Amino acid sequence: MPVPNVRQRAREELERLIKDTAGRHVATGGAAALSLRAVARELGLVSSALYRYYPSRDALLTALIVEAYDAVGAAAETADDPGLPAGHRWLVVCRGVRAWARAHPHEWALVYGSPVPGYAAPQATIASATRLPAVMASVVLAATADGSLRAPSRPLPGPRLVTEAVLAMAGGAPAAPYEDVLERSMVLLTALVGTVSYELFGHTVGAIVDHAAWFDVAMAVAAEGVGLELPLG
Amino acid sequence: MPVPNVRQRAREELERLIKDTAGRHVATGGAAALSLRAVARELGLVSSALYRYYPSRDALLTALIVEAYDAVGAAAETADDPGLPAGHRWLVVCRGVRAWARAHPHEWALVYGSPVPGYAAPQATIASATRLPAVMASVVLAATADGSLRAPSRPLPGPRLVTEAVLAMAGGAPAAPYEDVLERSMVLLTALVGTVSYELFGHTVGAIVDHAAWFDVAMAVAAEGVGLELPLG
DNA sequence: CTGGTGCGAGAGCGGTGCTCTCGTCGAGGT
DNA sequence: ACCTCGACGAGAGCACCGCTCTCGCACCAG
Repeated sequence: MPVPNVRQRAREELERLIKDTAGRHVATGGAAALSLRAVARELGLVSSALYRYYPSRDALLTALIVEAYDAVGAAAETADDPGLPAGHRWLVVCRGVRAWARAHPHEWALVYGSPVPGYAAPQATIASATRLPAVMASVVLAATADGSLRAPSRPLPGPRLVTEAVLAMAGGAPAAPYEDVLERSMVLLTALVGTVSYELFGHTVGAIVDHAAWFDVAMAVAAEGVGLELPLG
Repeated sequence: MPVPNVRQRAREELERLIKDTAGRHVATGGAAALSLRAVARELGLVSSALYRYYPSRDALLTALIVEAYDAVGAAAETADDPGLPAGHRWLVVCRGVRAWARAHPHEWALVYGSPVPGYAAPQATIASATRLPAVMASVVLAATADGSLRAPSRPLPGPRLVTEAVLAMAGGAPAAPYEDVLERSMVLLTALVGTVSYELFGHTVGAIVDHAAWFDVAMAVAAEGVGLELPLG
């Protein structure tokens, strides 16, 4: 039979419908504006019915968080163009992420803003959360492979600072002269999300006149420290 | 008379008491855990009485936000030591800010996390919010004054990207070879708050093993792009 | 055909922010 | 010294929230 379990299909359908409706509410008013009762009302349901599908408001929010992580990861992946030089690649990735964030500010806040009160990221989110770091690693590794990454003028002293998991994702410890490239390139990530958040959360109002141009500059300046040369102007 | 208006003094006293109590609640459970009723209960008042002092929950939250801005600014100022070389100065400032943030994570989220739903920073906050940027500017200007700031290898093309207000705070347009120092040094700021938030909001779990050491590295790498040399190791 | 179960409705609990009204009490002006 | 007026806290109440529990209905599997 082409319909092995009609019940389950209907369930998944409604589950997705609830998530989509909740997503639209969050996109409009932010996480604080997500109300199970309002979602239920819009769906012609009573609030208690939603608990058949999501055990709590936080569970629904978590589903939206995973979706947002995936969306920003996807934005980075589609913006990326492996044919470009590494510096150019990273700039277009950064621009892609910023564009997505500006189009979906509340979803951005969901993942990179203050975490919800007692929230601890469940295992399920890490796969989606690592898509953006994976793009970054891919760009940096390409730059080390073709030698376009400038070697650090001052190699970092001391032991490794990243976990085995990061080392594994990078395919083992980098060779000279790039031994510290993993530690350094984390800065690309923090500069990207930090700069986007800084702008999105309103900390640049009254200080920056051309946000798009300044964003490019910020990415270029940050990348300079890790040895990646971004195109300017 | 030393007591010109007893009424007003009592009012200010209670106003401060309310704010302090609310601050303790936020410090414990975050902004979402701030409940006017709970504050009133703890003070032996009924909830409606609080509205004599703060017109809304958001107003109370705004008062706490201003306080938090001031606290992080004060942390930066006390950590600063104008006698040190500029690179060293900025590192200790960064460490001071990070230490404050780790001691007051919810207050940090209040100012640098996702802004509250419809919140627009009132004028009253900007004086407090600019204390940290002012410290940064002081360090960078010192570095340009004594020439310890490395001149940019690739000067930024195009027009100014910062507002007149920033220009005024820096005491006018910087002279060669530091014409673009204001645009570049904004990266110090975004790297600082971005890195602290990245760690505080849990995005480094599973990726970084020694957060304190990595923070120093991140600050050094970011500063390298603006021409400031931070001590390592 | 029948039994079980997944489902939605409804009532309800304790909590929230906020408003309005109503005594009271004290400080300031006469 | 008195009186008035305004600030104040209490209390009730409104509309909303997340979440729980119970109860019928309907549908699917056996």
